[in-house]
Amino acid sequence: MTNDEQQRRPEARKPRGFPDRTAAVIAAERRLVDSISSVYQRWGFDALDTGPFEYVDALGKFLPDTDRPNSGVFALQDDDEQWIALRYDHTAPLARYVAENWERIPKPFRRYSAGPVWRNEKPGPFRFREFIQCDADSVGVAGPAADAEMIAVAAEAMEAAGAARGEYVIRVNSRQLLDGLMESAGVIDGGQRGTVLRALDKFDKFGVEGVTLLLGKGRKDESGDFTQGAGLQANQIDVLLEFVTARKVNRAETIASLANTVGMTRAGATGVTELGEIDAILNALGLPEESVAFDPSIVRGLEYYTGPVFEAEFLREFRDAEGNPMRFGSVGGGGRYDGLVARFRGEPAPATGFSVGVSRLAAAMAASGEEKVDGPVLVLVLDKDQLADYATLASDLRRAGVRAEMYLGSSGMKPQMKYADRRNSPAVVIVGGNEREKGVVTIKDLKAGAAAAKGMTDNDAWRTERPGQFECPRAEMVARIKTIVGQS
RNA sequence: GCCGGCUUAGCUCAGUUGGUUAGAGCGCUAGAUUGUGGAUCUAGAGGUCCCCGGUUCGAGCCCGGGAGCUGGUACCA
Repeated sequence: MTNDEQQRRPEARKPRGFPDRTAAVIAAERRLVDSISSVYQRWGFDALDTGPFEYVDALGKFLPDTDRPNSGVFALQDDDEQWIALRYDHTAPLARYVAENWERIPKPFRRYSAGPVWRNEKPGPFRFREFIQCDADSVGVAGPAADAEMIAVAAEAMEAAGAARGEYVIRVNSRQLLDGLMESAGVIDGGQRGTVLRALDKFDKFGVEGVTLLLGKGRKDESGDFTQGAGLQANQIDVLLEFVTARKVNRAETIASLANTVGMTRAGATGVTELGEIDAILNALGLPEESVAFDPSIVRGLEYYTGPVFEAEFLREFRDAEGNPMRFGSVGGGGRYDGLVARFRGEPAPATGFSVGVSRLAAAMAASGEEKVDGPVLVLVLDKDQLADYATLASDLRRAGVRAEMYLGSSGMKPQMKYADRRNSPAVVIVGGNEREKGVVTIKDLKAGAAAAKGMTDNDAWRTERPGQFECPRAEMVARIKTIVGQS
């Protein structure tokens, strides 16, 4: 190795926010995508895949900015010099598809989509730059019935993802209510409204105290950095805080309380009526208060929502290998976006949708050990001149549907056992001279063996007792292995 | 983007006022055991002290710049 070659040797590293995904994560992702997709399918949504790239102007406000073309999204210039970008969600591509195929598709148009989306943002724990979303939307239906249905679908999707009743909650709010709120608080300036909404959205994070600061002069964070506030008067802040904390024990009472706060404005009254109708349908669908709550502190992203908005949270506590609880934000969200298709077509096309962030959940499940992946049954190779026989044994297992592999390395028996241990194999098949003579195989149940050996401290006893190990006739091997791996 | 912290073995970290050959635990490899994954014991391998420059007789340690990681915050359509 010359100096020059050493200098050119690349460093083995990968860009942050794009984690390598292990077998356990992939298994969790597949299971979540499958089960959530089948909920969408059952509710009458059709699958649609629009591919990863869109023209940048179709995605939204990201016009080609020659200084920072990649802020927020991953964009590049096609060979015709036009800017294209990886989708950052499934909703914008859907709006483009609907507008492009308007004359050909049935209305209402209902489709679901599952696949990766990309965001060029600062990654963090459970925040990736590539992640999988499972999305369902219906286009062409105005009115709270469609929103209530979306909320019900969201609840069912959460249950399909493994959340029992009480382990998740869908929190619902309305942009109409928030519009009414801005009016009654006297927040008129567009820029200031944005600042106020963002501050309100932080209620769950910073509480009354922090939000008060953000609405007023501003707030200093733990590192000493200062966030400029909205600069509101105390009486304005009071109105806003009263609204945000207006959540009551159930939906009906929350509505009543909100009616008091913002019901006198036109937008507010519309929002109150809307939530009332949604509540009626949720009750008819049998969705209890513990699954769907009305929560005035839910805001969601600012840009395209126009009506009811909602957010799904998994309440179960996941702990990492050290036993520390892992915090991650919402795992899904959605709402009404009546303007998104109209952006392309000029005529109104109301729409509402919901999306689950699968990657975040899958990562938590894998990190908590909840999602485990077994290795294959390993057929040990003790006599090199019997490879054909070992290959047959492994093949017999596979033909019976058991994941199995013949050891292909060059090491002795002990390393083969270690290999099986590392692969998390449920069992190994051992055939040496003794077994061959007697026409039997030795099977070692590695999990039972490990359990049986837990109290053993003496290596001789461990070696002579061989916990979890037994002989059986070759003809019974497949059946015995199937019992061990839990297939019968 | 802004603010803070951190960077020494695969991992977690120690390293004295700036002084010879940079350490520990865990992990890894091998042996004790030629047919057995754990535990125990023994041995071994493993280092660009993040990078570049400066100060100094001498830098893992001091100074300047950069990069990366990480936490907070902002943004998140």
